[in-house]
Amino acid sequence: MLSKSTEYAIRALVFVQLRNWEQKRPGVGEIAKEIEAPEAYTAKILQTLTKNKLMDSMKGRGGGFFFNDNQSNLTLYDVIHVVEGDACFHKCGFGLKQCNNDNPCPLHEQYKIVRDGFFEIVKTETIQSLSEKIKQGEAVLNRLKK
Amino acid sequence: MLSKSTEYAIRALVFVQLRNWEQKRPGVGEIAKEIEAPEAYTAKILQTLTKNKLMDSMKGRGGGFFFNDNQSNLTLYDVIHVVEGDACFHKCGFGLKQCNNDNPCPLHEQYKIVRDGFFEIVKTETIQSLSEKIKQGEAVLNRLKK
DNA sequence: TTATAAAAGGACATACATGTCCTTTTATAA
DNA sequence: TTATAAAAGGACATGTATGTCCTTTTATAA
Ligand code: FES
Ligand code: FES
Repeated sequence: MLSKSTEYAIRALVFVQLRNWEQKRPGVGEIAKEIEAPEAYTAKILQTLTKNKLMDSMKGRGGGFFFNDNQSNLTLYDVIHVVEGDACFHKCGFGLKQCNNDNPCPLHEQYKIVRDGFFEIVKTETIQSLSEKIKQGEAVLNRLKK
Repeated sequence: MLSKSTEYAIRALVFVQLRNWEQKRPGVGEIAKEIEAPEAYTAKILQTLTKNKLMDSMKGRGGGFFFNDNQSNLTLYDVIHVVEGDACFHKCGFGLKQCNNDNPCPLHEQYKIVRDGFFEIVKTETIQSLSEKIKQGEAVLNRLKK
């Protein structure tokens, strides 16, 4: 399961992408409201994302968050990697110090399938692919009443 | 990903089963060493397990932990449920308040497959099935040098 | 040029998971 | 019956994730 911070990060990035497609650059307040996260905490997470170049920001009047062209294919894996690390894609599901094909724990064969399946998802899906589904009305960003 | 406490719990139960098959009832010290966990913390987890009837224990000289016949098909799900709850089998992978088939988040279709796959594993595999693999030498309980 | 609006950054606060220590209870062996 | 060994239980300690608040920096509009 992803950490709360990672979930906030992914939803924030998706919202920024949606607004960018409307030629807008949302600020912390607007983003926090839309992703249903505390504003100050959201600010911290956004800082992590810009510091790691997953998106850009402008300070000052009229500033906000946005993607430039280099960032237009950002996998969920990239986000997870920056926010919580990638331990969950390597860890032994049974809690052994390392996962090892040649000296497996009793869950290894089954667990590996699930773990690799999740890895495949986050390496395939991008902020842009998720945003596209929302734009098309095939999925939702939040559970706010409209 | 399972919590550390849940991992300890599962490994502890497996070790107790293995020792029970040898007509032994291990104590906290022996269990903690075998599962590579802190002894006092292991004691707490074992208390949770016995309080919830996942296994039995005897106090006093010659005491220790063991299964009685009612407990001989203990799914991993039962253990997870008692130790960390079952939120992870219901949660939205994108962080929405509830997962909902009819109003899905953009990860829903793919995530559900992985989440349900893991659920299937933990509902199918039992402490006894894992122990059996270790007994047969097909898998290991720990990474201690022998 | 100055006031303002916005992100960045640092310090602090809270909650929960993990881990430790000491006392109490209880079953058995001597 | 008493001493001992073992689990149970309560209180406390530490670490990490989550969350808050206030100050600093910086870009723009007036
Ligand atoms: S060794 Fe446990 S999952 Fe690979
Ligand atoms: S709504 Fe997000 S996983 Fe089902």
